[in-house]
Amino acid sequence: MTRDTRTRLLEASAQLFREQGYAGTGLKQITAAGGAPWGSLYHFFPGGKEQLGVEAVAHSGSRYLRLFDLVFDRAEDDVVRSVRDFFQLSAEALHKSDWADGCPIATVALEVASTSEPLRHACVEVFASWRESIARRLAGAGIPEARAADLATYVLCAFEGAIVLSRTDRDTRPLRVTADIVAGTLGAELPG
Amino acid sequence: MTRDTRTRLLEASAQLFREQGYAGTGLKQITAAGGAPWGSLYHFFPGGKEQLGVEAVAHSGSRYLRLFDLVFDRAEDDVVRSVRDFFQLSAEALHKSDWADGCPIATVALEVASTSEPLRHACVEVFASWRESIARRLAGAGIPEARAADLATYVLCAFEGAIVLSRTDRDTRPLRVTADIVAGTLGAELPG
DNA sequence: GTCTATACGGTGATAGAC
DNA sequence: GTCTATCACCGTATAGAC
Repeated sequence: MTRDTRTRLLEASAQLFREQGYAGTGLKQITAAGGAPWGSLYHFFPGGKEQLGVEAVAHSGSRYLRLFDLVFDRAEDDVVRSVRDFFQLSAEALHKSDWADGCPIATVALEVASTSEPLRHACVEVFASWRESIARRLAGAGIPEARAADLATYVLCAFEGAIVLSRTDRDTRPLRVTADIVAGTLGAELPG
Repeated sequence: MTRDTRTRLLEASAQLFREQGYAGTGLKQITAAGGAPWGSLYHFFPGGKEQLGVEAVAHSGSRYLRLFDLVFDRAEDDVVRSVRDFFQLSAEALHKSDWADGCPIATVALEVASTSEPLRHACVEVFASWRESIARRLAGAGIPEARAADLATYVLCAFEGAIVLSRTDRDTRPLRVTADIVAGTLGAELPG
C-alpha cells in the first residue's frame, strides 16, 4: 500500500526543499513530485506553503532523529565511532544522490531565518532535538552533562558546515577531514 | 563620492542574498535597495540574475578574504587568537544586524548547489580562497602544510555550521562554544 | 548609451464543479 | 468532501523612448 497523499506531499516537499531551497521550490512542482493533484495541497495544508514548510521541516527532523538513534545504537559502547559513522553515512548519501541530499534543514533555515518566524522556529526545534540526542549519548559515555551539551553543539556545527562545503565542492573530503578531527576531540574528552 | 551604480547593485545583491537567499530575492528588490533604476540592471549585467549572482558571490568573497587577512595581521604571532577573534567578530556582527548578517556565501551555496553550475562554481572558488588563506597562516605558525590544509578545512566547516546554528537560534552560543573547542584543537597542533 | 514601459510566464491562492 | 479551472500578482527579461 502506497503512503497516503498527505505524507507523499510532505516527503516530496522535504526532498525538494533540501535540494533547491524553500523559495526556489514551487507548489506545482511539489504536487507533481508527490503524484498528487494540485487541489489536494490546500485541502491537506490550508495554511498554504508556510504550513507545508513547517510540517516538512518537522517531518524531516524526526526522521533524522530516528536515524541518529539507529546509528548510536549500532555501536552502543563507542560513541566516537558512532559520530564518525554519521559523517561517513552522510558523505555516502551525499555522493550517491549526485550531491543533492545534504542536510534537510540547513538550506531552509538559512533562507527563512530573517523572513518567517514560524519556519525559523520549526528549524530551531529540529536542531535542538538533534543536539539533545547527541548530548544524551555523550553524557551516557561519562562526559559531564554541561560539557556534553557543548560538545553536542560543536559536533552538530562541524557536521552542518562540512555538509555545506562537501556539497558545494562535490567532494566528500570536507566531511572526511572534519570527521577525523572531531572524533579526535571527542576521544580526548572521554573519561578513562 | 557615492559608489557607482554597478557596485551599489552588487552590494545590495550580496546583502539581500545572504539575508533571504538567491531565489527569495527579486531583481526589483535589488534595484530598489541599491537605489538604481530598474533598467540599469540589464545594462550592467546583461547575463541577468545569474551573472549578478556570480559577481555578487565573488564580490562578497573577496571582501571577506580581506577581512580574514586583517584579523590575522592584527595578532600576527598568535594564529589561535586570530581564529577565536574571527568567531567573536562574526557573533557580534550577527547579533548587531538582528541576526541577518550570516555567511554571505552559504545560503546561496546550498540553494544553487544542485541547480546552477555557474553559481555553484563561484561559491567553490570563494570557499577555496578562504581555506587557502587560513591554511597559509597555520602553516606560517609551524604546522606542516598538508596538516594545515586539513585544519583550515575543519576551521571553515566548524565556522559555517556555527553560523547556521547561531543565526537560526538567534543566540551567539553555538559560535562561542564552537570557537572555544576549535581553538583548543588548533592550540594542541602548534609546535612547541 | 540610459532607462521607462511593457510582455510573458509562472507563482501562490481560491471559487465552484463534481 | 475532493479536486479542476481560473484568478490576480510578481517574477525575469526585453523593446523602444529619450
